[in-house]
Amino acid sequence: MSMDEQGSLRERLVDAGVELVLAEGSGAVGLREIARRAGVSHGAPRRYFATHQALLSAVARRGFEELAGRFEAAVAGAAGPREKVAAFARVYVAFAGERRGMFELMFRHDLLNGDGVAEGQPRLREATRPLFGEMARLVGECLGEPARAGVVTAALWTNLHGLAQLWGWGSVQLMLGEQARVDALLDAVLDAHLGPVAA
Amino acid sequence: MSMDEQGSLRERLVDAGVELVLAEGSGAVGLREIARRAGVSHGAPRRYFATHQALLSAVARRGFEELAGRFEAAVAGAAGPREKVAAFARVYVAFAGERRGMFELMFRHDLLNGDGVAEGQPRLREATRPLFGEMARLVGECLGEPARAGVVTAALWTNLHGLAQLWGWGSVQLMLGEQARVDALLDAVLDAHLGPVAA
DNA sequence: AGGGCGGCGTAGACAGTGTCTACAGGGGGT
DNA sequence: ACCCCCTGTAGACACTGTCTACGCCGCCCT
Repeated sequence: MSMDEQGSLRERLVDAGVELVLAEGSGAVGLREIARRAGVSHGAPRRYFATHQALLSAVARRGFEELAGRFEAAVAGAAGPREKVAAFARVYVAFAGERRGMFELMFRHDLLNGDGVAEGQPRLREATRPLFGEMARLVGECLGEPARAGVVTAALWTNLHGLAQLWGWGSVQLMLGEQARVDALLDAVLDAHLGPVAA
Repeated sequence: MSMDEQGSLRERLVDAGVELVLAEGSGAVGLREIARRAGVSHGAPRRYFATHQALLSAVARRGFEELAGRFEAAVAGAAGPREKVAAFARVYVAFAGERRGMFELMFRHDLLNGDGVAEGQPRLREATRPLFGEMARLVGECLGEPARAGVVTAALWTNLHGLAQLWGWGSVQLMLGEQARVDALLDAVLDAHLGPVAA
């Protein structure tokens, strides 16, 4: 269990997968292609990942980690709870826009429904749970009535997810016209779920 | 250009694809597997579909047609504009729940970004456009102010899409607990975008 | 009726994939 | 010094989507 100066091959494989999915999209992350980019033979990944899904899960986990980091930074830099939630929302759709391939991979449940990674790690499906909890807390502060925080947060969360996805595909632009602005839509979403800002 | 009593092979291939995606999920719709189910050799589909993507697009189009039919029936059976929009919404998440594999396929843009079907057909990406227009009209009636109908409809649409997707994967249940009810969440979504029912 | 012909489906080849298995090389511990 | 285990290599296997060459059958034309 020694790490050479290049980092263990396990990490290098995940690195290569991340690079690949960022550069070429979620359809290009083949097992052999990752191995090629990491400079090893196609059988090498099998020492560390039992299956292709497991490797992809590790790649997707990196995506969730980056997303969580962005959330943390954005929330820390915002003033009130309402602004924090807004920052949260902006980070979500910005991430989906910038890291399109990674975002796709992160929600391709058919590709990563295995446990995905070594025994100690939490299951990938639960990676966003603490984020949801944090957001529910903030939403509760915004609403005043914490009883409804759960459903409102879920409604807002699903809205952000759908907006990020459909916007990234250009479907919203197709419906609203090319001059549509995502910021305006995002504000409308926030107002709908949290009430207008003046409230 | 004669059709035997079994229907042309083109249709039989799409039928087989639909059956397959409904029965086995969106990951099982291989070109050869479809051909196998249709009882022809693996090269036969190539006469009618230039590529695998084209065949999948035709399969997905069937999904959009069924969805449009469900919309039509539900909207026709509802009373006021608000009830019509609610019926619309219920149909969307119900479809995603019942026809999970088809729903996945319909939004796997990487699998079906080709034109997909013969020359006369409209592009698949625009299949939902008339539905959006119809919904925007209804939303305008609900709101009174038709100026905001576009953004509100887009916000609601994306919310339905995200809810359908995340609910179908069980992500919402993971966040809210297993006793969460999708109907309650759906009502909250409608209230958020259209205002409470009493208004 | 007989002869071509054109469309339809078959069958094989090809490159590529994920998974599995057998094997070589090297370092550390006894 | 020896042995063993760990790590990575290399080949096989079944499978995929695409492409090409080839038969077959029914139709139209003379």
